[in-house]
Amino acid sequence: MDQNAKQSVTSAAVKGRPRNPRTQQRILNAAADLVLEQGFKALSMDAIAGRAGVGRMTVYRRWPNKAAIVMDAFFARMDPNIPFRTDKSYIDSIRLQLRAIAKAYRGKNGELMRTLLAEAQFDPELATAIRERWVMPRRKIGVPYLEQGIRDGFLRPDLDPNVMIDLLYAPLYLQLLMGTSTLSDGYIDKIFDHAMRGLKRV
Amino acid sequence: MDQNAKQSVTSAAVKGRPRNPRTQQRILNAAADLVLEQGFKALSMDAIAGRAGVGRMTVYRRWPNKAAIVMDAFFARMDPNIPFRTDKSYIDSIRLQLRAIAKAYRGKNGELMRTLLAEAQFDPELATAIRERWVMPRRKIGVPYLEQGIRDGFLRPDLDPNVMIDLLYAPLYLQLLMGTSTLSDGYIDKIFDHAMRGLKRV
DNA sequence: GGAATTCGATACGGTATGTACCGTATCTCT
DNA sequence: AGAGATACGGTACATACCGTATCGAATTCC
Repeated sequence: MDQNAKQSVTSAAVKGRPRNPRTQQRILNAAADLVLEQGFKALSMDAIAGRAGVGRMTVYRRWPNKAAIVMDAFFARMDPNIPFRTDKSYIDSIRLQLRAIAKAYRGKNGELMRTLLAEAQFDPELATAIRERWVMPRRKIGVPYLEQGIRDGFLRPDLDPNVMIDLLYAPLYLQLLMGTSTLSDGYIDKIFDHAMRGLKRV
Repeated sequence: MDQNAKQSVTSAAVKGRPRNPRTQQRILNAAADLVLEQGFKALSMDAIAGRAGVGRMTVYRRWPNKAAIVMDAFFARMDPNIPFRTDKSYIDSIRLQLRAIAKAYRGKNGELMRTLLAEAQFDPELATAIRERWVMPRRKIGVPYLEQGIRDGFLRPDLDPNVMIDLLYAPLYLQLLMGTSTLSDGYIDKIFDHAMRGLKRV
């Protein structure tokens, strides 16, 4: 967000009083804290401003609504790069990638993603933002990696990489949204093994 | 819901004026219509009552909030029984079951389920209701059916039925919540084939 | 010094919530 | 027939949050 970034890339040529550089982070921290303490329903622009020690207009000047704030707060916390490890076998590198995502979602980041996905069902712009800023960048890395695995003979040659990603990652999100369980490594391994070996008896 | 059902099972022994038997359905229809027309965010108890031609207190007397109404509206529309067909091969009966669910979710029922799942992230009671009234009853049918398939030699003997269900159905819900695609039969078949045959080259 | 912008603060109108009544209607029990 | 209980549509009320507007002060560029 932060659509008012009038700063030129080359130099700082803006007229008026500059924004306090710490305000951004103060607001994001306040929003994240409040969501995790009391849930998104109890979150209000008022409470965010109060917790951040900031006027309400200062918040509205930078974000259009609370969902956009939580979105940015998620990215401020979540490490966007969970790479495939190359020190293991190809197949195991996928398993470890799944485990890494699950581990990240097990804590507060999972709680934020849960909130964002839910709110996105009522907010098309947020849905688009999640797709463009989170889902698509991840696919852009995953698809070529799976295609490489196909070329190298680790995966079946007739598979669709995007469908593979759906199959492997969807249970993780389903557990996040509907699950009673805790996204344990054991669960992830089960999903992974079932998917890799296939369900049908050969 | 309808927690005030004071009616005895054997006979109608209640004192005061009985509830109008049509009001229930009028409210459910009004709520479903409004959600599908304008979305859950724009839905209000006031609007529901107005559309149903009913006082607002009449709504509050029967449901605690709008999510509970939409929940009941979903069940009033959705046929809870999508059985496994026995006129096909065992493996194909699973594929057809997946397709049937996808077909149901392709239209208005999917819209309602999407709304319910989203709101459930902010409402623990609704989350419990979805699990107990929708997810669990369905698992109770699916698990034994898959166990039978294992016994009959159609499925790998070392699989966990609950994990299989996650693997097969999670992509469907993920598409419902995050998807750009339309839950087409083609997509379902791809998920199904990938899961059945497995991803790893043998 | 003047214009522009940010800052914290406050006021405002609009909307939805949940509760409390009101007068009326309809049923059961005595 | 009468009393008690409950449902009905309607309205009023206090509360909360939203999004916008405006204020005076502060800070920066030209």
